[in-house]
Amino acid sequence: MTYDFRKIEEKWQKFWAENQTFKAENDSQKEKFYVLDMFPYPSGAGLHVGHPLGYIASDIYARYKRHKGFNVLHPMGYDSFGLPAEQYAIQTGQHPAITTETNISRYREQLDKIGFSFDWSREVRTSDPNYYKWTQWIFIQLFNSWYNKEADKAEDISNLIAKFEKEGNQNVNAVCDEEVLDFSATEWKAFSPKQQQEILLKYRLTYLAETEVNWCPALGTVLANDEIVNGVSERGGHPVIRKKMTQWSMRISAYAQRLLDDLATVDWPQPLKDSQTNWIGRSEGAEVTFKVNGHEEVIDVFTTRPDTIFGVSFMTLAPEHELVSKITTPEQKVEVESYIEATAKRSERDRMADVKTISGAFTGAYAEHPFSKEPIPIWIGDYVLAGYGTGAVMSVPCGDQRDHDFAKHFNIPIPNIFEGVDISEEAYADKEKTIIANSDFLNGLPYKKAVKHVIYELEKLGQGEGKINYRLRDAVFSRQRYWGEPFPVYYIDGMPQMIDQEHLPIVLPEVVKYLPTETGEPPLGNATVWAWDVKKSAVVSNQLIDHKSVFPLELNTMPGWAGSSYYFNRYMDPTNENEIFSKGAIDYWQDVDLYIGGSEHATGHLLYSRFWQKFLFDKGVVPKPEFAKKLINQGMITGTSAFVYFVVARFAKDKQFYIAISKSAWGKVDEVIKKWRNTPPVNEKPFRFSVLNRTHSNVKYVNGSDELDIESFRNDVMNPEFKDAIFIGEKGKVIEDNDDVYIVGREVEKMSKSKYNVVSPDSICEEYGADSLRLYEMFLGPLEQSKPWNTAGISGVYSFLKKMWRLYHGGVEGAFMVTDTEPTADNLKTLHKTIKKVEEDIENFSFNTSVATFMICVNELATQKCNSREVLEPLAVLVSSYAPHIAEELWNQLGHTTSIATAPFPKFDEKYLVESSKEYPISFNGKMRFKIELPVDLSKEEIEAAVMAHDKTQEQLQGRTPKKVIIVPGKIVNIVG
RNA sequence: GCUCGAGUGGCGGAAUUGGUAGACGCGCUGGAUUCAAAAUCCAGUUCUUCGGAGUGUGGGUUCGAUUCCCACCUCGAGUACCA
Repeated sequence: MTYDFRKIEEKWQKFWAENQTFKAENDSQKEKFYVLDMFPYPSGAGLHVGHPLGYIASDIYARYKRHKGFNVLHPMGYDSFGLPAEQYAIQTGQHPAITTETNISRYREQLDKIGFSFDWSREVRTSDPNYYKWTQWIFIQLFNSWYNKEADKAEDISNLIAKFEKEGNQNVNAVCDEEVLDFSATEWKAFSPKQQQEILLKYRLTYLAETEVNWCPALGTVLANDEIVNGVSERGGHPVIRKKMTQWSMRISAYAQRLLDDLATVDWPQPLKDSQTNWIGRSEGAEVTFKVNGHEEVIDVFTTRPDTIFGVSFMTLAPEHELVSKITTPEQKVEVESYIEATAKRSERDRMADVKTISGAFTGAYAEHPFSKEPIPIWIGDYVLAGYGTGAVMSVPCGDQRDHDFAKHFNIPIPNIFEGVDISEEAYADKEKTIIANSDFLNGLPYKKAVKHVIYELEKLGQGEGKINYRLRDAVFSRQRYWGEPFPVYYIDGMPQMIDQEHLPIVLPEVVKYLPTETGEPPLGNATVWAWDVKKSAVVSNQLIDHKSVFPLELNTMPGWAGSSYYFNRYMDPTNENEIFSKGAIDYWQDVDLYIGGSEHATGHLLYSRFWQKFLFDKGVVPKPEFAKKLINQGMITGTSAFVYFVVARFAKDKQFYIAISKSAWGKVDEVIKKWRNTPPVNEKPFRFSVLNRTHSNVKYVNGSDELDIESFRNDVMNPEFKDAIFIGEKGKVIEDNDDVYIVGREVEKMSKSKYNVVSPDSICEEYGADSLRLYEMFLGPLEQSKPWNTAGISGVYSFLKKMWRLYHGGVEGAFMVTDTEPTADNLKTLHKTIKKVEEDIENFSFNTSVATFMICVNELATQKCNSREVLEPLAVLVSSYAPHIAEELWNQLGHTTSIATAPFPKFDEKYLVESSKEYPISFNGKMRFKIELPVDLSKEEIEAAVMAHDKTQEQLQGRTPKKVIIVPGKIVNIVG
């Protein structure tokens, strides 16, 4: 009986599916463990070997935890709304739901072949109405909530209304829009219902507001900040411009501080925490109010260096600042307006690419220094960003390099307010060593004291206060797309109304085309049945809209991150129709214990999910403020591209001929050309040769020794020019009848179709089996590191599996043979050191080293000719997390009728590892020179005596007397001198 | 520019608290088996002037450093006028 992986894998995959082996129960007495993979988007391209890396690691961990007696939740589903299916729909007219369905089937097929222990009964899809019902539900909860800073949590909007009715808004400490005016209880009651709604929108956690958004004309939609990379769209790389639009937004800024603080409570990778910290961008400082000479209006600035207030020599406003037009003097009007026009034309990308050019314009207006009362010129400059802080800065050229550059460029004075510092060439930004000078009451103070003092003085004047600013902006939540969750929102008199929860889901309507309408409305504007009848509580035809009982529905859809921000909770009770999940389910499963996925989600998915989790926590829906205790970012698997090097011989009459040159001859191209010129293998003489060039070869034509399968390469339709090419082999001669080999060049590159280095898991499963694939992916290196894929190496783990199979099949003609003979001491030692190492490795997520441990174990047991059940049975369990199919088969042959999945993990016993002697490494000055075998129970003195008496010691010393002998019993002997 | 992370044979990588550097595998070399090939098995495989040297470079701490400290170099990832 040989190791027939195809038969075995098919058999057990079928068994697991039929027996629902990995179904997790919500009412188990066992302790829970929740292992989660990041939600995949089912793309049409299918999986390459890089994709399942994290899934394999999490699967090993999930299977291990089952062996350890846990009730494991290990689900999988699809983030199935998204742009590619919609773009395809625009091009072909095929409904995105169909494209999505096809892609999911393909995806599922690929996943199934790898033998994952997913509980497929819990599968969710974000585009399924039964799922997005709850996405809409959460949206409504957010709409009906406001953020109470006093309690530091989200509360129901009814609380806020009650407060307004009782005492107006003066004493309300909420996170809300900037421009909310104060009103009393009487005034509140006097407002019209519409006015009241407008005010409440400024407090709600999701709100409708005209905001400046990132508009991507090519995609026809707005994008969130994290969807823009280097000033262009993340998907497609299209330009993005700033535009004012009425959009739904999420008040994530309310949670900025908590999102920052709670990072300390989760076991996530430091780089990921760093990038979230960075993205939230907390800075401490002060807001200072400057009066403007001759105007009612004031300019608020945010600064982290209020201690440098006496160094202010000008102010700079963002060109978009609303005060610019009001304060600009008639004389400066032309200059300022032309500057604003010029900056508005520059795209985000231009502005980012070109940060060195200094530009600006003087408004002609002056502000008044809060203390010295001196006039300060007010400039505008595009180095000040409208979206950060107040969009205005107090410019301190001696302490800030950008202000310094600006001042120098426009010949603005640069007063020095630092003791003993030269600021003629560049600004001095060091905080710690700063002593303030030329600053009235701040003279002689160090940074920290000066900050405290100046804030105190500003507060006394009523012109400033200490403030904490965040870079994190509220997240735009509307997308002008078709393939996303519809909002459960209709409009009465322009004011948004929520549809009652009991009528959810509001199902995405059918449209005839997926593009924006001719009037520029989002694709849902094409829907003909898209109006809300409040009497019938149903979606009805647009023709019935009368603004009395039938109203228009929202035309935007939700962004990609809506459905993925809570899916980990929905898995706990995915088919519940009455609740997002039952109390019992969430109380049992609580949160994710291990989350594995890519680092590209650092500032998108992982920040939004934390935000929604905290909101649901505030509302008492979930019991934990963080959804994932531990998170691991798996590294990327890169491809190992193969290159064929060649020169082109050109003839008259536009004819040319390709000559491929093997690796050893790259340096000798001239010789090749010379030889070829003199004795061309074709009838004509070439007149010109190209330089040495190279082209990608498909990696499947290259074997483990980097030899090219020339015939296959010749016949590949991708490179017809090589059809009749000649190949010069390693010996420097033209290859004929396989008398030589052609060696390709290799280079590590990103795995991509265009580089012909994509390897699919299916082809690996077909050739070596899923168990080999799983082992090899782990064997490549540490999970978190990026590493290159090279299929050639897989033969190592494949022969390991065959060897392991033979260990259980030592009978006649490979018949199964495991005996009940007593294991030897060596057998047990091998087994127990393997148990110890594998357990430690899995706990440390060091999966690569346990594969090596398995190999050592099987090699040793094979040498020992071990076929004892007492050893081979626990070995099958050890291996089963990594290579589950072969383990199940062996387990079955060992006589078990139930799955190995819940077999207890073997127990490690120290006693089998106890040795009676130790082979001591003997070092001289720290360098190991030889080893001697000594009993372990020798004292230091006895060891020293034995070592010094040894011939080799004397040989090394050559008559010298050692200065010192270091002895660490059980470890090492080091002789110094 | 800033912030992180990483540099070990031909290649992927190992060395868990400072204690035998190069485990395990690929590739390579030689051999066995075979009519032959595949498969399998055995031996060797960091460099070396055979004294030794050696974990990116230079220094330091230590009896002893891939591991700790300082400076530098290279590569990778993230971020970018954040006041």
